[in-house]
Amino acid sequence: MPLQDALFRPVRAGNAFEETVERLMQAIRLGVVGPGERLPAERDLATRLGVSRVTLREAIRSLQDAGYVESRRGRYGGTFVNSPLPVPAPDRRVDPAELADALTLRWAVETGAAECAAGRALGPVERRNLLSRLAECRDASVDSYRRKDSRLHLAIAEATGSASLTAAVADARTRVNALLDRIPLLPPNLAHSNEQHELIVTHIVAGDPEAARRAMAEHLDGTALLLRGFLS
Amino acid sequence: MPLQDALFRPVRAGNAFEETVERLMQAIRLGVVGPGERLPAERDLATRLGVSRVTLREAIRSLQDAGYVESRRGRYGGTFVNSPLPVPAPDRRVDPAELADALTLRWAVETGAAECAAGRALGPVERRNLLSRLAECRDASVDSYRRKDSRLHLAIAEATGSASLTAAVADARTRVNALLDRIPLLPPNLAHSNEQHELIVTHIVAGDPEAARRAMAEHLDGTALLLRGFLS
DNA sequence: GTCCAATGGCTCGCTGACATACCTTTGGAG
DNA sequence: CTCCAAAGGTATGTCAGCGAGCCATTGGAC
Repeated sequence: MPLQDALFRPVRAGNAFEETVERLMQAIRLGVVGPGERLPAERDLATRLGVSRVTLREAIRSLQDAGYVESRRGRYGGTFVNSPLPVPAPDRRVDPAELADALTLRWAVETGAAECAAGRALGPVERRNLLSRLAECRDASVDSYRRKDSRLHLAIAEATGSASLTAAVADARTRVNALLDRIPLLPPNLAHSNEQHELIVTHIVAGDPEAARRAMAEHLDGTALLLRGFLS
Repeated sequence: MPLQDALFRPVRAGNAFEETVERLMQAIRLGVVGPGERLPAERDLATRLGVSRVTLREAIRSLQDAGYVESRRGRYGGTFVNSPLPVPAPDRRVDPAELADALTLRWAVETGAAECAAGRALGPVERRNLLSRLAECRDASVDSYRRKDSRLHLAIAEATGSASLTAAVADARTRVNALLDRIPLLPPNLAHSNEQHELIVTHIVAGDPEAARRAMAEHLDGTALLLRGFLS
């Protein structure tokens, strides 16, 4: 019974160390903490992640070894994201079931988020956030595009006002990004993406839920098609 | 920055014991393992949940103490869900932010799931599953309604073919159900719910994504309104 | 020049959780 | 009637992860 598989799935995705590494990598790969920026202080971050400082430090240590961050001591020190970031060696093997699962999840949560965001009365902060993320995305280089793209999509999720939904979008994107890293990023796709972004944000700030949803669906279908084409 | 709050959320929702109890309760409260039915054997379940048998047994023990299950030894023994189930004492206090957050998440994932399910070519098994859940829901007593309702919604999520999305729907429903337990279940609402269920399933099996989504959105807005009315 | 607050770096004892092995009960197969 | 497979029940040694405290480094405030 597949329903029981979904409910009786593992309670832990790994040990505390591994999950902590995943979280930090997620923040870096999604561009939530960009190159040159500082992570929260260890004591603070450990509390937020619900993990001991020892465990957090082991995780940070492994990110240092992998070249993602550097730590400096002293007041105004901290752990900083490196620039440029190392490019991860992509594994070639893709499980088609994982691909379908990740794309379906992303499709559901992101179209839902877009429609939901468009249906709310946005505050000036949220509106500005959306527009500046959109602009950053338009101006992004090929190197930084995936991060800026993720930031825009996360800003849309944030505009729903639901932290859980934002987290769900972040997780879905992390999974899809891991797959996207295995296919080339072509300038024409990038331009097309930007047009669609523009459309989505326009509909959201205009408060047209149906249109926002449709635009987001089309956008996601585009990259889904690319992924399936390259990986199947 | 609320985005960082979403990403740097706790890596663990509690200790292994607590999370295991939550999972088992989820399966029981959502009716995935109904009254009189048997849970998977301890060794099997412990493996699936990624938890040691000792920890699982502590969790089961606490469910026994709370009156939710009973264990029998010997071949063809096992842990069985009690009938009738004890009714949990509801805490009165509801955090309005939690309410909004849970409802938004559920809205996004469930409308997405409905549309997605309608857009797929359903196999005969999935179709039959949907229809029989629908029938069970229609015939359900007031006592068992919430469970049958959850089963139907989970069947819709299952029909997307995505285990992750199914899990997301289960989690969202668990949170919302915990809130619904604090308000009365009135027969007129119940009848209305059943009409909407009929509509949703019809659109899904007919393969009309837009209509399925709209019907689901309306259905969810209905219970959301009820909740907000009673709890705010 | 001195001090100090904030940061990363380190150590140690304690506890929760785990893996493993074995025991006990039960009901059907033969 | 006997046996045995499958299930729950129990015991033990090991280790990851935690909390708490202290040390080392740094750069600004005074």
